[in-house]
Amino acid sequence: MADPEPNFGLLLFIPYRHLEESVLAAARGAGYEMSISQARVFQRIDAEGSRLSELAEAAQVPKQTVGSIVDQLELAGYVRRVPDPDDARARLVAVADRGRAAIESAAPVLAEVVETWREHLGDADFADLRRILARLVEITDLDRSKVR
Amino acid sequence: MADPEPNFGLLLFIPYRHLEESVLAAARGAGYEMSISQARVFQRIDAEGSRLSELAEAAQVPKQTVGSIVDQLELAGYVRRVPDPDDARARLVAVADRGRAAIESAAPVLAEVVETWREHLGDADFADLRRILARLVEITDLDRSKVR
DNA sequence: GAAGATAGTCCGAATTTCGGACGTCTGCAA
DNA sequence: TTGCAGACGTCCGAAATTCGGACTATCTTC
Repeated sequence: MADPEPNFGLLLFIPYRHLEESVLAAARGAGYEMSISQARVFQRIDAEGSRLSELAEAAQVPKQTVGSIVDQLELAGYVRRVPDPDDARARLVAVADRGRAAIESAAPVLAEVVETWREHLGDADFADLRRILARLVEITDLDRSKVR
Repeated sequence: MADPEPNFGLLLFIPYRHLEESVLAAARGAGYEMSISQARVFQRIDAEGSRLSELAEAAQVPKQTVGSIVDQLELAGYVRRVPDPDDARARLVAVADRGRAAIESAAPVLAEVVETWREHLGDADFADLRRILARLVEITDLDRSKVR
């Protein structure tokens, strides 16, 4: 850490945290309680379902930890564990109905925050930001298979 | 959370995490052990020292938690608590020698990672990214007084 | 079909987080 | 000046989180 002036780390983290907090607050306001750790795992779940170990690797957290978090998410009804058709050892963590409802409840706030960003930055910079970040993720994502 | 395709949250978080992990690994390799929570507080400490409550607000974490983390950082010799000349109730958390040494030990890796980014993105996009993020922080930083 | 790797889980201990309640000190108001 | 609301940080203790070790089931390979 450290890099006096414009600390690149914080430059990325501050907006992230802002967005995360807004979205989480919206979900909570709508009755969908969820902790930060839960949210960080939840947001990585693929539309077709993700394996526990994929989530663990992507989030850089041990399998046991993700397992425990998924337990909580499952208990709360946000996700479901379904057998993986390709591998009997594995199970896919999939977003359940209540999880989708939670996402939908927060969607307007998410859109609103992002819209605020677009207004503040202007269309050009906003589009650039998105594009450049997408390129940056190409080389910083540990679990590239998912993003590409 | 959620926003199918290019999830803005992850777009910001993935590179952040990558940088954080690289820097932390470098520090550890040089003998400066530090947990993620510790690092997240540590990186917010101002050059002139920061108050506990400032750190707490900036990092969006209760004072007690930051207090406990600062205890650890202090015990490890990374920071020092000094009286705040302006307010006898407060104390300033300042980076200590060993903390500066830790920063220096990781600096080359930090520079290297950022340089990798610059090479991958190209000078123009790299500069744009930095500039745009700096503008974004203007409206997403909860503790604006610090950054501006 | 035996050996080795991989998916996920169970167990339990260490660590971390943080609400509540306090003691101290400041700064404003009367 | 004195009084007092409010801000600064700390102590205490309970709850939650994290995650190493060890294990079973299953897949892969030779």
